[in-house]
Amino acid sequence: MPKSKSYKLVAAPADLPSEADQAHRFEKARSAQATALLEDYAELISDLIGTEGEARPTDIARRLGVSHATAIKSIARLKREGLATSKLYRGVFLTPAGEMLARRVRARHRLVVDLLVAVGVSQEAAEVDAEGIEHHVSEETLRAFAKYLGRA
Amino acid sequence: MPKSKSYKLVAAPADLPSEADQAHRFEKARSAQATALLEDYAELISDLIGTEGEARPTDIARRLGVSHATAIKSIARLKREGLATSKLYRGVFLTPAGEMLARRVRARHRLVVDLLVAVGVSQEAAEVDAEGIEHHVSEETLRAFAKYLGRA
DNA sequence: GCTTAATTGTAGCCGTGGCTACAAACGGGG
DNA sequence: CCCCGTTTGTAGCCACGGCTACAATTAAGC
Repeated sequence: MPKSKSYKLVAAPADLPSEADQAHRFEKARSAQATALLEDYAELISDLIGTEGEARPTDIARRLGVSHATAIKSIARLKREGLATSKLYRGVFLTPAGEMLARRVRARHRLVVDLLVAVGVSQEAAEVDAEGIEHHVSEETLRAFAKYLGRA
Repeated sequence: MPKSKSYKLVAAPADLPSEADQAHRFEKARSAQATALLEDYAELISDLIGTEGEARPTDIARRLGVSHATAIKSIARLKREGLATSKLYRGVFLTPAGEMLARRVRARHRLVVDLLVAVGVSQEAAEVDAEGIEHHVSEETLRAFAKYLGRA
């Protein structure tokens, strides 16, 4: 079946992007989603240590809105990935890699919130939406946000 | 013009949002993610029918970058949710509900891309990032985007 | 009309991230 | 010092969304 497929740089309602391009976009979104959970945990653990002095599984679970069992399983994944450490019945700590990730995520989160506010979104809605959006913002987009906000 | 709000670049915030607020944000993000796949399928099926005249499982799979088996399983979920219909060895079609969803998603997608471009992101990066971002943009944020773009 | 390639569908596996239920360890109060 | 509530951890369930392998059906070529 011959397809007269013309690829255009500018999105046009009547035509779709090439199969390869479109597949690539979806793959990017899926891989971003795969790391989203790790990013959320890293940032939260870092925040808790910073404000409470320690990050305990039950606090993590309450803040994420999940059961403590779920939190503990996810923390196990963080440990597998080399982002966190913990000993039995002690709190959770971040490895240097985990701490770096947390800083990156926190900075990105703030940029996203601030950009949303800058274009007219309320602070509250910005905080809520940013929680989902931030994981899908590429480096290039992040730079554009910073530049737009005058923090280039 | 940049806000004179001062940032400790990467430090943990002085205080965190309340446990309830924070949990609520994460729950929102999780529920948005749960519908993301349905939204992507609905939009793609609608696009394929519009441009090719039909939506076949293998085309859907290729465009999403997944195996045809995965696509078929997801289409089954769409059918369970009342968004699509299909008969054995025939193409896939959207129910009225599915078509409405597709329209909403398509409009939202465009708005997100256009806003990203408006704040300085390249068209290419905007298209890629929007694929992940769009599912987390609330109605309020959407309205803010439209207003910002002068399409209020 | 038959054979064959492509498409469609089914079965079954895996990891993730939810959950509940139960067990083990810790830590305070009596 | 011991008991009990809280915290932490484990076990096992489920749905989802990937995958491969195989079966069934359709459609195309000769």
